[in-house]
Amino acid sequence: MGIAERKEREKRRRKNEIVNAAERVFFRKGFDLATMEDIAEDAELSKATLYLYFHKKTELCLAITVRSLKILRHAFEKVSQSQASGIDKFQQISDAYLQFYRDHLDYFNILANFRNHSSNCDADSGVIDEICEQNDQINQLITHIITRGIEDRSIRAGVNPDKIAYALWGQLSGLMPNIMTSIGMKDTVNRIEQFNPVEIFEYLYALIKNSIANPVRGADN
Amino acid sequence: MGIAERKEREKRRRKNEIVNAAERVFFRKGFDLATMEDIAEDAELSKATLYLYFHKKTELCLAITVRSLKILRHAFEKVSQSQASGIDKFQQISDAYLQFYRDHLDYFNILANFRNHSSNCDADSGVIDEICEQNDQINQLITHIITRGIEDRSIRAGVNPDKIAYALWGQLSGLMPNIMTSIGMKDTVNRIEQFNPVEIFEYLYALIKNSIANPVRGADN
Amino acid sequence: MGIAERKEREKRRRKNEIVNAAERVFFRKGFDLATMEDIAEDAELSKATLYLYFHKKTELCLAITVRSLKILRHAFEKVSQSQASGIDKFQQISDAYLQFYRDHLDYFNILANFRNHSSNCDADSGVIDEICEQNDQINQLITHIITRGIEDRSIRAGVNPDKIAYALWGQLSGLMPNIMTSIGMKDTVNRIEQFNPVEIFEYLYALIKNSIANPVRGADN
Amino acid sequence: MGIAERKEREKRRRKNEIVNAAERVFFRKGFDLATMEDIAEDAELSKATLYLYFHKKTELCLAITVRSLKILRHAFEKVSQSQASGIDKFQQISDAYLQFYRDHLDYFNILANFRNHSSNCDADSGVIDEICEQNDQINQLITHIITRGIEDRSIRAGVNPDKIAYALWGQLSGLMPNIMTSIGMKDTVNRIEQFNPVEIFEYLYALIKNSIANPVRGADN
DNA sequence: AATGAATGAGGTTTCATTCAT
DNA sequence: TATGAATGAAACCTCATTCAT
Repeated sequence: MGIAERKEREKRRRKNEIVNAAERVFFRKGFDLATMEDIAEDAELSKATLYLYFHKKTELCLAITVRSLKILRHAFEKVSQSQASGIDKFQQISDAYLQFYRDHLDYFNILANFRNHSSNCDADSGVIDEICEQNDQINQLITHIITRGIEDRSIRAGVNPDKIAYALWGQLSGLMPNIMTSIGMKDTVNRIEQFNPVEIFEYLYALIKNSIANPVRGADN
Repeated sequence: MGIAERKEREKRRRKNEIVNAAERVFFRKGFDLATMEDIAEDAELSKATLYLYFHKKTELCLAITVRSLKILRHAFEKVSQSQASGIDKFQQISDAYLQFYRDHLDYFNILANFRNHSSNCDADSGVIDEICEQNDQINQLITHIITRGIEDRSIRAGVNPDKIAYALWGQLSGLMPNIMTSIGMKDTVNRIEQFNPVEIFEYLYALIKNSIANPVRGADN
Repeated sequence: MGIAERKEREKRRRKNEIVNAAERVFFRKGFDLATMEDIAEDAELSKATLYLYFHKKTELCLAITVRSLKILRHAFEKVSQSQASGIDKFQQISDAYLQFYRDHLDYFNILANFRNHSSNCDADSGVIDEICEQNDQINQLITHIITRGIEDRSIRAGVNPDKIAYALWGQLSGLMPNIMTSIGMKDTVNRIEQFNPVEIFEYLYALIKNSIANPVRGADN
Repeated sequence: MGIAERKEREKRRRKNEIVNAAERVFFRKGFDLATMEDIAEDAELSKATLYLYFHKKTELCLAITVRSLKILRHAFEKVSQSQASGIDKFQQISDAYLQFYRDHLDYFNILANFRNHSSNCDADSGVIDEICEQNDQINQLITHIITRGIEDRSIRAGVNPDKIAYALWGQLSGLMPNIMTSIGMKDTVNRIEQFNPVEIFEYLYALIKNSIANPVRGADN
């Protein structure tokens, strides 16, 4: 069966190369302005060949979303494996997310626009499953961190780990882009000039942290 | 100059009717599947006439976004004018937003997808300005509520009203859609089934409220 | 009836102003690229008003053609009234035409493209009649000149004045533009660089003149 | 490389088929009234496919102009290769042109309207080059005929072949249409009814021929 | 008479996607 | 597997022309 394996391996590599090309093009021109033609050219393949590997333009976008989620998940995993207390890990999650925003703005944006593409995608297209998989794992990671935080008493006992995980993760992926959009709008009132998205984000996050931290251990504020 | 006024009024009405038609079509078929032809038919106008009032399909979408923001702003204004304490108004803002989500899901979704359309729109198209205007007013409303909350001592003195306003508003418009998306994904782990977006949203909101409430007055927690 | 007269006068003036505007625009942008909007703006009228005076864009073009023909006719009339011999007048006609080409290139071009517009014009639209009128008068002028030439023996007796008139006039208005077009094409063989339309035209004209001149009187050749 | 050749051949055939369709439609409805949709239907292709081969409606028109020129050139080539004397070939050129007018009125008209379409065409569209090529070859053919005529003494030595070629060719393509137009006008003076374009054309041509023929050999008239 | 608004019509362009080979 | 060609579908855009006031 060595041949079948090689075939499989090559197929995966080709698929990967196509996503690489799509990434370069999307990051350069944006999803809407990028054409399959552009991607085909960058991949040095014909347009039709792309369709052998991805049935829709949207799927290509989601393939990048998967990469995006993987990067984040790896970062969160590192946090999860550290020796810090639960509440500190909570803080580190926030930091990791901001780091992701700073280091991988393109991936960050792809993630922010995920909603628009997921709908237009064949339900049976593996990619969606992969995204769910990553999403779920991230949720579990956060849930786990909160649970451990309760166990090590750095987080209040009453906190619901599942809810927090969802809320946090939804927030991570939804809040920042929106703050950015909002701030991006030219404000008539210039008093806001002094803020940047990261600042706002950190501020809100501190509030939440404050609420879930165990006061016995003395959270900041 | 009564004639000019009447003309102006009729022009605005016509524009409004077109947005009505666009709304019906977008809400029925979704933005991508809706064609300008569809909208023209619904408005009982020719396609060319549409372009007389809106230069791009995107602009029509943004016109609906403006309506969406206005609905929200009106709801928030009502909250702002109530006699409640600042911290209660904070709660009411949250409630109003959820109400908006429940009563106007179509508008809610238009708002959630705003980012995708704003980019593809002529900068000088007026609509963008209107959106900024509404956005700014909402921010000011929230800022004002927080400021009053500090004055009436229902909110802690250290809270930064501007930051909170931004954070909250960014959260409102970004968090919910994301939670929904996240929850919408078929979870491999079915333990999460029990949640719905509203629940998660309220949970997170309570945490933030808890952090900004003045403990002297006795916040929950 | 003074009022009706004034009305009539004003109508004619307005019509004239519109043709002035059309002329400016056509001469600046060319017929196809010029829009009724452009002309209306230049005339400081509304598009709809233009249509009160001219039922078609084409009619505007033909109105300018009439002017063009009038200019030419005046030039030819001057020739006709001179004291020269018939064969010299023949030469002067040629010269006058070339002068028209040099002094009024815009009118010249309008004339050259006349064919394209005449077809698309309501048959009952006065303008066509005016054009025929001018065209006929020019033909008569030339016929008259040839006839006089035969009488004064400067032109051979066998020449058919009517045919010559037609041929000449058809040539005047058709040949030059075509020579220009032909010469305008980038020739692979550069031996032709040395010619210009006028030169070619004069050459051909001399040949014809030579053929109709009375050899008794001693034509060149 | 047989495959590439076949592809190339098929591409040319397809292009040709499209021009065939365009021809049928243009000749049936006229250029302005013909729509790209019409042509696509006639060619049993989609509109988009048309644009794959021809970037503008105008280009299609020019492609037919090329055919028109080729037909004329072939006729002129036959004349050029005959054993007749130069001056007789000159006559035959005239005859061939009139034959073209009678046999291919549609092509004749396309040629007459060439100027209107050439302007609105991308400079890099190849078609223009083809037209120039044909035009140039026709000029060379006529030049060659005149030159031979001088050599065989049937044409006067002083005649300038290049000038004559340009003049003649310009005349051929410009004069006839104009005579037709002029005659087409309903004349107030009915004495002209008796002429037809061909007659006029032949008359003028005889005059020119008379001027260039070598008198030694005995020109007519 | 004058005009702002409307519109029918079609050219132009661009793509995602499919098909035949 | 790979691809060149084809295509359906619309957005986009522009105009001459007409209509209602």
